[in-house]
Amino acid sequence: MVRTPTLNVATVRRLKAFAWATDRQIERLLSHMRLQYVEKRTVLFNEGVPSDSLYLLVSGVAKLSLRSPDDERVLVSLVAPGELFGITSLMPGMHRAFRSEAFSDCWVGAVRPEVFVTTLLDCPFAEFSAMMEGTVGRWFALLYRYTHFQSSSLRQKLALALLELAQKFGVRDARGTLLILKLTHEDLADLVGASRQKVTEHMKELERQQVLLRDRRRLIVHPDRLRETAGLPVEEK
Amino acid sequence: MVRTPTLNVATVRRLKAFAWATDRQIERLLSHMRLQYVEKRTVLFNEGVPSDSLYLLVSGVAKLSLRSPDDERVLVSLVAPGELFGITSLMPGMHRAFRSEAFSDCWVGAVRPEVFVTTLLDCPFAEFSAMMEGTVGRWFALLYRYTHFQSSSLRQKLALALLELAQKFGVRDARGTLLILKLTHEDLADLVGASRQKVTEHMKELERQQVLLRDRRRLIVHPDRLRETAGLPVEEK
DNA sequence: GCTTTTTTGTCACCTGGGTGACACATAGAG
DNA sequence: CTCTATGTGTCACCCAGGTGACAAAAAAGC
Repeated sequence: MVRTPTLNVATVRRLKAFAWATDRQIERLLSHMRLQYVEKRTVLFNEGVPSDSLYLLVSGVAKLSLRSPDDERVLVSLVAPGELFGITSLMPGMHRAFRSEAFSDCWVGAVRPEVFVTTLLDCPFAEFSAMMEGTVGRWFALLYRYTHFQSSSLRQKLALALLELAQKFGVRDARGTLLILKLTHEDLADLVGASRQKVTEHMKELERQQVLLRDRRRLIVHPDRLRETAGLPVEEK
Repeated sequence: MVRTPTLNVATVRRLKAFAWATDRQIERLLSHMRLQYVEKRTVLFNEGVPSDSLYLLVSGVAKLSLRSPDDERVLVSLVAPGELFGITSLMPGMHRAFRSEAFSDCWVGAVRPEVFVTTLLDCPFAEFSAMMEGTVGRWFALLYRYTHFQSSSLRQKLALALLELAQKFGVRDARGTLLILKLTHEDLADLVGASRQKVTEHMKELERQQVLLRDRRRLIVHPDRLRETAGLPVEEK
């Protein structure tokens, strides 16, 4: 049988979690925390599902991963005891970016993000959450792109990078989404970490396949087709 | 001559920045913002320097990059008008992770992070900042690793991944830093996005070079040498 | 202990993407 | 409108790392 660990202020301090918080705050937080045992290989949450809990790893090792286009698992990170994870729950309406599962048997504490924020920081959750989105939200998109790069071919990386650019710099146009910046193939190469020559080759290829077209030195892309060549689920509103 | 843009609530709204904030808050924030013109190719800040300002891109395109081991520039991201950047300044004592320079001529607004937080969120900067570090700080380390992966060889990626593991799971030991988890070569391969076979080869090689050693199925690494093989500056406290 | 399963080590072979080189196109600058 | 600099397109060649296959070694069951 597995012994349930005691979760009190001393334990939390030993884990070095919430080092900045006062004993009172931690006590309050703990009173709202549901402690659960997660057996090795069990999935705690899957990528894509709504994120409504924040987790504290109490013991064991947790694993964050994502599924690549060709259906392989990319191990994004291993979570150590004392770390918080599932932090997409701190941003409004965000879905899980990664799957989380127990890498070894774990004890995990779960709290509602609202409780977490209002207990440790004396400010309304909605405001904090909006702030997070406005500041670190973009970084998340970056992390998303880079983790997906891991297992992708150059063509897929290009598609991924162009998609991100389309979101940031795109304006709707009769022929697709027009990117309002002048990018050379060299810029793109730097962005995806490839050589200029190969980028040229793949861009030609993508033009041929009508995934994008060029008007002078401006790109017009077709997000759905990009998403397809990137190997992403074609959904997303 | 370049015309200075007017920066008022209407402009900010058009940029879709701080959408969640009230007009009053934005006004207050703007009164503390220094607007500056940055000419194409000019460096706004370099990686490694202390970060004491938060920036809002008003017009133009900014670029975030880092220098790879072999001294090439990796383009990490392009920043669009309306985006905040330089957000390491929101975490206590953090240094810039990337270099920022103007990709085209830009107008940039700078604020002190304390002003930013206390104006838009009614809570002390120190607390907010500690909270950020405790929650998103880890994600930053991830982003750091992944952006550095971009231009690295498998050996360097392995070193980088092992360094991160050493920080999270390492305990000091007579022979070096002992990782308190059992990792198979396959786990490592998933982590760096490589094949198991090549990981085995490189791990052998790293053992031979005394960068790490194995005691049963536990790894003992030598962080300084890892840092060296990863091509990182050997400094860091 | 013995057996089964999981990891590790090492091949030989293949391929995506890097490199250098060079012609052609395009765009600013005057 | 010409000149020069900067991008683009396309080679031929090379190499790091992927793949499959299989034996040896460690762990895990029993």
